[in-house]
Order: sequence, then structure tokens, then C-alpha cells
Amino acid sequence: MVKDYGQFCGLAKASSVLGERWSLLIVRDLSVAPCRFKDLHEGLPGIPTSVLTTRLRDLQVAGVVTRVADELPGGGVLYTLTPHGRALQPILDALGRWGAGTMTTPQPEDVVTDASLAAALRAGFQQGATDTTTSYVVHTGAATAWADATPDAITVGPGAPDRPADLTIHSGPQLRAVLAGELSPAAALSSGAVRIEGSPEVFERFVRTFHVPLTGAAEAVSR
Amino acid sequence: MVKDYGQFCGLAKASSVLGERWSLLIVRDLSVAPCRFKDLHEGLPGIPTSVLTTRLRDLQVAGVVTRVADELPGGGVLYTLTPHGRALQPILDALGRWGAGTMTTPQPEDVVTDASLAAALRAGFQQGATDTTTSYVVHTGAATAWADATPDAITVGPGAPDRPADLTIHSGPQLRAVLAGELSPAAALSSGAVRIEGSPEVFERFVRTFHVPLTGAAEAVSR
DNA sequence: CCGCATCCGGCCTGATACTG
DNA sequence: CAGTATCAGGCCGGATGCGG
Repeated sequence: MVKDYGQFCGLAKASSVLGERWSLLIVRDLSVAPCRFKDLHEGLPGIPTSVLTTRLRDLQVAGVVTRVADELPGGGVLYTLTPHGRALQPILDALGRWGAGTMTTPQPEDVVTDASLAAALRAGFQQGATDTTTSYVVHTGAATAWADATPDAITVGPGAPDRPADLTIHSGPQLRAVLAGELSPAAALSSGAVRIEGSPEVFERFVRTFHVPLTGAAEAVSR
Repeated sequence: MVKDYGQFCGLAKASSVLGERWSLLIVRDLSVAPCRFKDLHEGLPGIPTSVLTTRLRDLQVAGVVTRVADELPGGGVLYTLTPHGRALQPILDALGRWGAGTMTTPQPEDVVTDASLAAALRAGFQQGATDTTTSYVVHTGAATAWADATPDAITVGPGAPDRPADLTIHSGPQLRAVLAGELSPAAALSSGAVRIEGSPEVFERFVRTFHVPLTGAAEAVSR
């Protein structure tokens, strides 16, 4: 079904499963929370429904995704990661950090979705950066996600949680610069780039806990 | 130039750079050794030269690859990974281990290249599995690669080295089963599936040092 | 509505041939 | 050696339709 590379190589097999357009982002969204077809379609602006259908089927065949009936009212179908698919999470997080290393200012058409924000928080989590347990809610652009951080574990999810958080953050894309260390938390707050509900000390802890540095890698092309 | 996903997300950016067909395998080959155009073309059976040209150009623009004149006699052009590209190595190794978890017997048309064999050895290296330093040469199918293993570091390369190794291994695809723990080193030797130049004790050390278990993840598809 | 299947224009891939 | 040129076929992107 899926196009292979004709090599007996783990990376080649992985690439034939995950290398097609949209596949990695589908797994990303499912790694944050089980999704219905509609959730995936809305969280992946631009994906045609036919391609989403094909990818979900191929990911099932590859043993990455399962399709189960939704028990919640309204019915529908829930897509979930298998254990094999869940094993991709740390790899996707590492790839996300790598890709974030060259991200500074978003392109005009760049959007942030709930799932991508949650995945970014999970990827940026610095184990041992703090010795307390804190709950966060982050709003940036039209996206919302929550994170519960303990000293050595992180739990994230899309959207807003039911319970109030220790710190709620409202920001635009400048949050990227703060997490990269390019903009100090104090400056971000005083300039109004970031608005918080909670104490500035907890915001500084947030910045320490989720730190994604810039690696600035774009180099000249010789041609 | 490269197609983007319109998301301000590290994983989406990484996917637009590495997600196109052949890109990951090009980076894999370059992570093992600098390559000339011809080396890449021969190490990636089936890739059209036009696609290879396009990918190399896109990877240069993304700051992953550099193009330099070869100093060696005969001249030519050498492609190398930038520091940003080299940062992908542990991620590719992890992806390779993930993909290898479902690999058992190769398809009839599956080949093994020097670079993929070297990358597989690097990916399978178990830090701390041994307290000695050993040099290996592995032949499997038409591919050859070498590895120098210290207790906590691995160096690999394609082809055969100049110096003789502590252990030389000749095998077919059964080596995969041995490294997965499905076939004991002793059984592999006595059955003739693996032939070695060196001591069986060192071969057992090899198997401990490069261990890639099967995770068997293929699941039923509901439809 | 939700989860697809179908259809169509256009771009990309894959194969071959050819050039500096 | 290191690519460019060309072309058929397949996949992607976008719109529409349809059964439960």
C-alpha cells in the first residue's frame, strides 16, 4: 500500500510510514489527545479529507493508529495511538525541538493550533528545572493548551482545563522569544507582550521549565 | 521553495524540511560520511538524479547540508552535514530503532547499503554494555561497514577499513534476528548463518553491544 | 452533522536520455 | 562526475456529494 524504499533499514521503513505529507502532524495531534476525524481535520488546516482518510488507514496498517467507536454522547469514531505509535512521542518531541531551533518570527500565514501548542510545551519541558509542581494554561493567538509540570514529568493537553491553573498566560508569538531566552520574562511582562494571571515569579519558573533555545542554523547557499 | 504546513510549530517546520521523499535517507547517508553526488546516487537505489539534485538544494537552503569542492585527487563535489544537520543524528538513530522494531525478514527486493548498515550499527549501540574497546567489520549481503566501540562511544563508517579488525562478521539477513535476541549467537554460528573471523566470545560481545529488540507492533485493521 | 468516497487540475515523482 | 531535459503516471489539494 505505502511506497517503500526497497532497503532493509529501520530508518527507511520508518520513513515510508511517517514520511508522507501530513503523517507526522497527524501523529503529533494524536500524541496529545485522541481525536475524531473532525478534530484532526480542523487541527490540520489545508489537509484534504481524502488525504486524511488515506493517512489514517495507512497508519492503521502500520500499527501506529487504532480506530475505535467513541463512547461519548454523539458517537462518532475516535482515533488513538497504539503503544507502537506512542513510542514515537519522544522522537517527535526531539524533532520538534530541532525544528523550533530555527523558528523566530512566524510567517504571516502561520497559525498555532491547540495540539501543536500542547506538543510544543511537552517538547520544551526541562526535567529537573524546578522542584515544585505547577499547573499552567497558555493562550497564544487562537490556541489554548494546558500543562501540569512536576519536577520530573509533564502532562499536557489541548484546550482549556476545567480547574483553574496556578498560572494563566496570554501571549502572541513573542512567547517564542521568551522561551528562547531572547526576551526576558520581566521585559515581556512590562512591555505588554505577555499578560499573566498569577505571580511574575511563577512566570519566571514557567520560562525556566519550558526552554527551547535557538540554534540558528540557516547558512549561506553557494549555488 | 519547499512546501510548508502554515503552522508555527517546530515539528511542522522539521517535517517540511525532512518529510519529502528521500530526504531522511540522504541525511542518513551524509551522517555516516561525506558523500559525492555519485555516492548518494548509488546508495539510494531508485532515486532519480533530478530528485537528488532538488533535495540537496532544498537541504542546503534549510541549512542542513553544505556543498564543498572535494580536495582529494579527481576533484568533484562533496556534500557534508552542517552542525545543524549533525544535530539530527541522535534523532535519526532513534527513528531507525523505532522502524527496526517491526523488521524481521527482508522483502525479496530489500537491499542493504554500506551507509544504512553503518547507521544501523550506530543506532543499535548500547552505551555501557561492555567495558572494552573493540573494532568490528560487518559484511551482510553486498554491504560492508566498520565500527569502533569503546565503553561509551561508537564510531562507524561505510565500507571496509584499512586496518584489520578485532572481529570480522560475514552474515546474511539472519544477523537481524541475532541482534534482536531471536537467535542466539552460538546457534547462529553453529548453523552457519553467521561466519566470523575472530573469537566467538567477541561475537557475543558484539551482540550485547549492538542490540535492537523487536517491538512487534503490527496490529489488526478494523476497516 | 460526521466520516468518508469521488472527481478533477496541477505538481511532483520516477525513468530515461543527454550534456558540460 | 555532476548534474539538466523531457515526459508519462501518480499523488496531492480542493470541491462536491452521499449514507448513517
